[in-house]
Amino acid sequence: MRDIAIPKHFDSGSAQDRWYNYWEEKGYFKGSADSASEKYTIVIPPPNVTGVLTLGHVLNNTLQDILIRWQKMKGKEICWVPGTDHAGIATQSKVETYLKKEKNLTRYDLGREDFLEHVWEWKEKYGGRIIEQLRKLGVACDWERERFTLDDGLSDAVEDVFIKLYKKGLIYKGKRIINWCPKSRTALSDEEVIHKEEKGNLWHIKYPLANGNGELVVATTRPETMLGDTAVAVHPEDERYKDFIGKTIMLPIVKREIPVIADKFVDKEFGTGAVKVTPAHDPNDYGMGERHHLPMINVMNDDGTMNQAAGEEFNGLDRFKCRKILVEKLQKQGSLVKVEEHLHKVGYSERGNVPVEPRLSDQWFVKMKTLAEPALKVVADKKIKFYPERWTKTYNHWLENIKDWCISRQLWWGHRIPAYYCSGCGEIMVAKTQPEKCKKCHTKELHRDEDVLDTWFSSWLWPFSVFGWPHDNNDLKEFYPTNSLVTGPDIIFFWVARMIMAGLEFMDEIPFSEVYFTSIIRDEQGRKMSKSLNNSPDPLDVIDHYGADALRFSIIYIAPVGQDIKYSNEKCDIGKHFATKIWNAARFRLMQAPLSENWDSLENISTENLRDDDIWILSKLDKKVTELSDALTDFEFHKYAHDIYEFIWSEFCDWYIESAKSVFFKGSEPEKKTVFNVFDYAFSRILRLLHPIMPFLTEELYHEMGYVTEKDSIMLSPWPKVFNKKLKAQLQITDEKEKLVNNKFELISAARNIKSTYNIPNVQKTPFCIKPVDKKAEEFLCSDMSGLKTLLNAEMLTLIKDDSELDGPAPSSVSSLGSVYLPLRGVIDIEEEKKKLNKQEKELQALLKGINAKLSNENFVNRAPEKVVKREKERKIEFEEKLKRLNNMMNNL
RNA sequence: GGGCGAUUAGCUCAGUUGGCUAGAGCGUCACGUUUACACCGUGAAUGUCGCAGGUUCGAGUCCUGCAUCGCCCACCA
Repeated sequence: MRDIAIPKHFDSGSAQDRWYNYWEEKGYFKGSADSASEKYTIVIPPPNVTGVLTLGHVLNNTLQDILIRWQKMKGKEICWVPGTDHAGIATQSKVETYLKKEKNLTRYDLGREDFLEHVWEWKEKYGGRIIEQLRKLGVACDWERERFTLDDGLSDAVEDVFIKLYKKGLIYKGKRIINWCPKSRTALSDEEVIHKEEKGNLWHIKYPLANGNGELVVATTRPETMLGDTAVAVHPEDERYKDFIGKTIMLPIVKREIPVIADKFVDKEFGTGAVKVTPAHDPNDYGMGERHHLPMINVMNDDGTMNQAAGEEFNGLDRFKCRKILVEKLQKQGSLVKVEEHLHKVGYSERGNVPVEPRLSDQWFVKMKTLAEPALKVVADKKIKFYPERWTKTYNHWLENIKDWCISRQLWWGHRIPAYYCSGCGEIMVAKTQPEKCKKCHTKELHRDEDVLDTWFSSWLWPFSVFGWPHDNNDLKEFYPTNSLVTGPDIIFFWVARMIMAGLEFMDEIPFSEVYFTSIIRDEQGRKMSKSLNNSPDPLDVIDHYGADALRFSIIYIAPVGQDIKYSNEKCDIGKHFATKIWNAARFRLMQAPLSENWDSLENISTENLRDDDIWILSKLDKKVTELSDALTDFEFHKYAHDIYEFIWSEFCDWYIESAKSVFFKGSEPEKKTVFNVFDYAFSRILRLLHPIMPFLTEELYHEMGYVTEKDSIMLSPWPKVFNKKLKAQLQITDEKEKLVNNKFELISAARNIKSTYNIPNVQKTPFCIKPVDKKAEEFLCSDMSGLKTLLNAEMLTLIKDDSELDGPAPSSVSSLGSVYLPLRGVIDIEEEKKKLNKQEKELQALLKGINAKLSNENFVNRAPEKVVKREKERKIEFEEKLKRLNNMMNNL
């Protein structure tokens, strides 16, 4: 054995920084448009610039990195564009909170310019954090291409798109009911509203007729909005209220006369069947307001307090405080009929976490219908494929029922809307730069729209804006459309669908052809990771403790297919132990001898020294190359991780290395040379197959082993290919050979089982006898007695033809290739032996019973595929034969 | 109210177009520091595949219904 100084464990900490810097310095992450190779492009889902790395990012970016590294090894010119998102509301509120806390200032105290300066400062200070953290994970992003959604180039794209859509009539400004967040004081899109089920009340309020002859009772969940009521609606066919239609109501408290209208929207069954109508504060009421030309009275300020229109008494009160006082007042004056408990859904602002207020307001919108149609078509036509496919249903449903997109936000942090208003005549002008004068009345007094655009209005352009669009260039030509998008299903509407629409509208081409939707990471109890629960581990701590490779591997290994992941740090042991296992396999190999000269080829291998076990591992490897490539092609990352784990641990380490030991320790030089060659070849391929998921470990070992050539990184080595027919024939790889070796291993397990039954330590060498089942088995076993002896840890191994050659009864077991005996005098425990053989007999009998039932069933024999029937017949013969041997053994006891 | 998903060994999950003797990791039990690895090895135990029907020669896999859990969407005040 060679005396070499390799530690027993992989030092992930030192390897990570070392290799990451190495790759970056060498420029291996860079994607060049000039390359002649086929391009493979991914754009990162840009994390919020203020964010910190979470396990969600770890999963998402590991998946992208697997794809990128795999494609690079397959010879593609890769380009993975990283970047961050300015995240309008999130960032602005973060900085506002900070300013309030540290300096007791609001954004209004500072004014727009000063405030934005503070946000930029904040961004410079903390914005790079998540990017730095991503590097620790080992991701192969082309950092020179890093983009930020508020960069000049991207802002340029945003303005361009706004102007284009405006000119096309797809962007318009209008007064609509929108979702208003009273905390952030901005409009929101429908998607930014989260509906939560809550226990509320249904207040029944008496509304008297103005003429004093009767009253209607209305039911409402938001009594404070009655201050803005401009009608009461009933169903036109509601017999109870027929006579009320057309009359007027005297609105309580407010003392305003409002009409009773008939509208089919009203559900006769719900509440009292009479609905108060507040067009300025409810989307449905707004609809009725339009249909019946009702006045629309906005009774609230932008911060959720009541305004003057609500009446002097309520002016300035918070909406919920107002509700309370108003209800008390109604009760006092006898207008409150009853209060019912009522379970209903309340819309909350995603960021502000307060109930949103439907509010009539002047906003900018994008007409979505025409954009949606082509987006539906490309997915229906499978030009874009979703994985898992079921998400197409969600996607279709949203696009088929799409509503106009409210894109203006009353914030300061974001892309300012490129619209200018004439102070004289109010004319709207949409342009990149401020026009000289009003195009209508020619006054020179113009002012720019104060609002900014929804953050997603820049993100939806991401796949082409990052490459310099709207300016024509080579990057855009070469890298767009991109290939795969990896993202969470929670942003199908926000981002994925909109990117598809934008790609088709502005580039006339799909933005990507495959979308992989990741799982959501939860804690062990299945709860969402959240700050308040403090159940969200910091990935950097995990990397410190287990290593980036271990984290990457484990998270993919435990991720169920299309389901949520239940994560706990301890699960990273899987990856860490796996890394150690591989590390020691390499260490063991280097302890034997230096690397084979011709490790990279099998063409010149001496076939006469090639053992069946060598052929076996090459055959397994060959199949694994196909399996793993297929798994990655189909985005079956979980399968990829499990398959390679199984292959390396069970097949390569447990069987092949153990088998190779007989040659390593006792073989002749030519024999050793051949086995080293096979080992080195196979191990180099193993490292390559593993590289996408464990980049640091594989790079380290690639160098340790000496696999590097002029190509000085595993990143540059090719993804393994399957053997061609000629090589397969030369290496004598056949399914039959593979099966024979499998059966040999089965026999070895049976032998070990005997030892274990008698509590003989595995380390203790014992004699074994094998009675081969036939001539062929005998020849096969004879071909490598030394290897067999090693695997059995046998002190002596004899092939026998008949039980009489044994010195009395011996513990035994049957296997496909033959019967195994442990001929140790005095060891046998007849009762124990009977028990064991009995159990085996019962199992076989049960199996045979099933098989016989099938084979004696005419329907089965006639209707089942020939292949299946044939197999059953073979199994029948095999089991009957085994059973016979077993019975013999029992008789001989 | 619609839609989607889940239900398989103590736990976390695999099980392709129906052909299985239902698997893996962790955990459990027994034996063991063998000359890669105790972050290891060898062996073992453990399942009415949520429930009820149906189709089929054959169902964990397909169909119908039900139950429980989870998610998404929807204007019932």
